[in-house]
Amino acid sequence: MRGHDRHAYDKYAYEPFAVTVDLAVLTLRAGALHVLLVERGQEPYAGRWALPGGFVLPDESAETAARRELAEETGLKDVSGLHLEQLRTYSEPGRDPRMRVVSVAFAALLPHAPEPTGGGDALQARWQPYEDVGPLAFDHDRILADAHDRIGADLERTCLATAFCPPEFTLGELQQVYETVWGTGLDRPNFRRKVLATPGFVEPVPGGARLTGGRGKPAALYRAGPATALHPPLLRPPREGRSA
Amino acid sequence: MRGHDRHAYDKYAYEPFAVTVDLAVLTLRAGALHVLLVERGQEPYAGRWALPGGFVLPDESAETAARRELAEETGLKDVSGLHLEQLRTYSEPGRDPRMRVVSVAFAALLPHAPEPTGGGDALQARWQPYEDVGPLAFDHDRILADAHDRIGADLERTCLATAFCPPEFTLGELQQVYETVWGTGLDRPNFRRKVLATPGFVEPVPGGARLTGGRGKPAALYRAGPATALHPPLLRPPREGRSA
DNA sequence: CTTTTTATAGTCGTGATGACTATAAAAAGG
DNA sequence: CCTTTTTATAGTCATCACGACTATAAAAAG
Repeated sequence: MRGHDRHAYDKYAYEPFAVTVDLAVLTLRAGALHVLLVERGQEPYAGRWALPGGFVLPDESAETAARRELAEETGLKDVSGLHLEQLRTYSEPGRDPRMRVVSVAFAALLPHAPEPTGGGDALQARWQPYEDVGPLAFDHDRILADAHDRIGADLERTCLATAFCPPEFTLGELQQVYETVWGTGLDRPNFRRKVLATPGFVEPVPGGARLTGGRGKPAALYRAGPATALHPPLLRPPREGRSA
Repeated sequence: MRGHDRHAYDKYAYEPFAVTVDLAVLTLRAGALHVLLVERGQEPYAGRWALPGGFVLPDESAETAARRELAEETGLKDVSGLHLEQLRTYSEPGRDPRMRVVSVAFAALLPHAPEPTGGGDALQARWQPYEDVGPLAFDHDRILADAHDRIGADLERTCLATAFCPPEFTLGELQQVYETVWGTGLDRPNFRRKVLATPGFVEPVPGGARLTGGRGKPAALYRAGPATALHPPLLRPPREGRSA
């Protein structure tokens, strides 16, 4: 042991850290995965795009701060039902050139994407296709990649996919969530069989089928069911590269 | 937006936070899961057991701090090869009664458990069976439960189990890892078939079988293979309760 | 030398899954 | 109005993974 108690926090005995949250806000627009980005107005990285985020206030937990930022950035009235997941914390000493900043990263999933409010001191805010995201400020490329990995893995084992869907959705829409996030195609009859065989994943809407929208046969509508986990998991097709 | 730039960190414009790491150090002793605990010597929670941990120093990342604490608490010379996994960050405003502390929690896995060095300002340090862990200081019960959940889930999809084993081990020892962490029994032939069918999970040691140790037929020795993920996963037997 | 204990090999049936075909019900386009 | 296109849904079939189980081998214990 060294000369300090492991849990005796002498205030300012050590250099204090700023604590922030960063949000990877994901949604589906026109069948493609999109990310909410803001353009920075100040140095460092002025003019570069970054993930939205901000300080954790003195009376907030990181989760509370993340939900507040999410509401501010998206302009949504009610974000209480949205899926918000803590990813991990980024604490490399050099990640912000000005001072020591520890950032707790979150992934948020939206069913439908309203245009971001933008404004404030950020120059602008917008949805950007995931594939087109260029180099971001700070270590936000890494955070975004980690978010994508996590969501993709969660789709296999949880009912998370419905968080990307509106309250009522077709199985085709649900399948598009999987295909878009994983970047693979799935066999439609097999996907259907698997989803319906998982108790509590989805449940049919009492009377309806959607007519006016699509071109083909109208699809039945479903709602998210009470289940949260998928047993057994819905595994994505194995990559061609060896698993080792 | 409110009256501050999301990423303009005016030093001390906001109340700074202390940042610590907490470690859930797990090992197997005599076929039971054990946790490394320290007894607190000071208020608050004086006399209560807690997870080891400590401050993140100004030039450290949380991972670096966690590895340093792990070396200090276990007395191990080389912790560079040990599995250390960031769990999540705990930031509830009231979790430390004295001041605002944000703690990044890690899970660490040890193959063999040396007696902890103890000493310092903690009254003592020791390995405690996971089942016997009483109420811990702060929110450490929650952290420990989260660590257990995470490790159990990781065993299904990764080659993590070998991190609990010495460099050379038998399939029986590997199976004990699964059974101990999951708290279930597994069929030995089936476990063997599954492990050996996963390419890169384990590979046989060139010439050997272990003789002197056990009572029955000597078992072949294996090493950890190059694989990190299990495809398909090694699922734990489903709980009797409904999956919904 | 028998019993006990553990490791390892193999069998069998069931269920999940991938690949595929077929049919139904709508819009689109002549 | 009829054909084509498009999407949803139903069903088939073979393979494979897995749980449950039996059998054999090789050591220690008595």
